[in-house]
Amino acid sequence: MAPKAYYDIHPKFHAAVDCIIFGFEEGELSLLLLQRDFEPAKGQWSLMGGFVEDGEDLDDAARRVVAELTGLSDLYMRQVHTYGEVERDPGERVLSTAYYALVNIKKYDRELVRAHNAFWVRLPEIPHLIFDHDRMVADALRFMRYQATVKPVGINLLPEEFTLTQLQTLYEAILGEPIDKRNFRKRIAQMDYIEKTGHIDKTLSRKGAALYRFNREKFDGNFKI
Amino acid sequence: MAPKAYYDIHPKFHAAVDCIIFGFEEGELSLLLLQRDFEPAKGQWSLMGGFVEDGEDLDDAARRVVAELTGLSDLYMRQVHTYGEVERDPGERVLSTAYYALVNIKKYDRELVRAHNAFWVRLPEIPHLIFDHDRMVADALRFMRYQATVKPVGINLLPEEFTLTQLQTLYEAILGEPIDKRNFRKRIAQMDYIEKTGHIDKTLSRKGAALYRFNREKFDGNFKI
DNA sequence: ATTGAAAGTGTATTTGCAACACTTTTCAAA
DNA sequence: TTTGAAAAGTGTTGCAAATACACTTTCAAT
Repeated sequence: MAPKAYYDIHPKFHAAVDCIIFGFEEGELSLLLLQRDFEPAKGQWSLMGGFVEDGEDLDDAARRVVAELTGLSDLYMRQVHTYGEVERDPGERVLSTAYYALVNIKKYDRELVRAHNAFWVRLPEIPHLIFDHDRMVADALRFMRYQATVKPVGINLLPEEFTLTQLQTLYEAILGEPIDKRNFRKRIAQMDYIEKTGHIDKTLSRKGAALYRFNREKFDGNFKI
Repeated sequence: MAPKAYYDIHPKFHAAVDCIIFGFEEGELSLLLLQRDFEPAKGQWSLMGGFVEDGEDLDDAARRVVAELTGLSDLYMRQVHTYGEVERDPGERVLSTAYYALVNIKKYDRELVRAHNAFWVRLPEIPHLIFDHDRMVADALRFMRYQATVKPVGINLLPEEFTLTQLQTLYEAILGEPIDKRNFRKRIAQMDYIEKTGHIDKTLSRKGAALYRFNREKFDGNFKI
C-alpha cells in the first residue's frame, strides 16, 4: 500500500465547481447568473458555484450545486474544463471545474432562484463576471455548441413535447445563425428518434403545429458518441 | 473581501495531474508508461503523474511532470478531463486532471526515461493501468483523435521537416484506418500552411521524397479553433 | 368571405468526399 | 549497361450530402 507520507508531503487545495446553466426561452439562449449578495465579490455577477465536500464525487458536487439553485436534478450536464491558475481566485487558492447544465426553463424552482438572487440573462446581455467566469462561459458555450452539432443535446432545453419550429429556433439560437426551414425539417425527418406524438400545439398558430418528442431508446440504439 | 472563514469551512484535497504522452515511430502511436518501482501500486503500470504544488498553475504542473520524465518543455499539451470520484485513488482522496502531450519521439531524454523505469508501449499493446488510468487513456485518445481531425495537431509528433508519406502514416495511426494516398495529398495540397522546404529525404527511397514543414504563422492566420 | 399568421412541403444545383491504378525516379545489383 | 526493386508522385469519375430557393395549406378571428 501507499505510505501515508507519500501523500502528506504534498499540499491540498480547495476544489470548487462552477456551473454554466443554459436555458432557452423566446428564441434566445440565457444563462442563470447570480448577482452576489454575499462575499466574496459581493455585488458582482458570477456563475453558481460551490465547494466539493468530503465524500462527494466531483460530478455530484456539480449536480448538487445546480440543484441548490434550480431544484432540478437529472439535468444534462457535462464537464467543460478545470481552471487551476494560482491567482484565479484572489481569496485563496481554489481549483475550479466548470460544468454546463441544460435546463428546461419552464421547470426550475422560481423561489429558489429568487432566494439566491439569481436571474436569467440573455446571452448577448451577459455582464462581466467575477474571477475567470467570463472565460468559463466562453469555453462552455463553445463546447456546448460543438456537442450540439454532433448529438441532439439541445433537446434538453425544450419541454418533453415540442414543435419543429421550436426546435429550429433553438438550434438557430445555439449556432447563432439562421437555418433554412425545409432543409432543417428534411434533416429532422431522417432522425427516427425524433418522433411525432400525434398531439397538436395550437398556442402559436391557428393551424396548429405537430408536437414531437425525443425517443432516447431509439437514439441510443443508433448512435455512440 | 472574502472572509477567510468562507473558505475554511470547506475541505481541501490533493490535486494531481496525469499525463498521456503520445509518441509516433515506425507507423505506430505509442504511450510513455511507467512500470512503477515505487509505491503506491509498485510493480504495476501507470501514467506519469504528479501532485500540484503550492504556487504552481495546474497547466504548469502538467508541463513539469512531462518535463521530469522526458526532459522536454514546450510540448503541445491539452487538458483532457478531471477525475474526481471519491474512491478513484484507494490511498487518499485525490482529484486528478489528465493532460495529453505530443512528443517527437526522436528528441526525448533517454536517460531520464530509463531512470523512471518508463517505456514506450505501442497502443494495441497497452497493459492494464492502475486506478482509473485506463479510462484516462481512452478519453485522451478520443480527444486527441477528434482534435486531429480539426487541426493538424499531429504535426507535433513529427520532426521539423517531414515527408508526405510520414504525415500520412501518422494520420493513419491516429485515426486507426488506412487513407487513400491521392486523396490525402489533395487535401494537404489545399493547406498552404504545410509547405515544401525544397529539401529532399533520401533515407527511405532511391527517388527521394520532398520534405515539408508546418508554417505556424500561415496556419494561425487561416484558422481559429 | 376575407385576412392574417404560422405550418408544412419538393426540386435542382453545387460541393465535398470516396474510389480507383499507373508512371516516374533513382540506385544497386546483376 | 541493363534490369529490377521500392517508394514517390499524379487525375478523373461517381456519388452522396448539403444548399438554395417560394409557394400552398390550414383555420380562427373578424
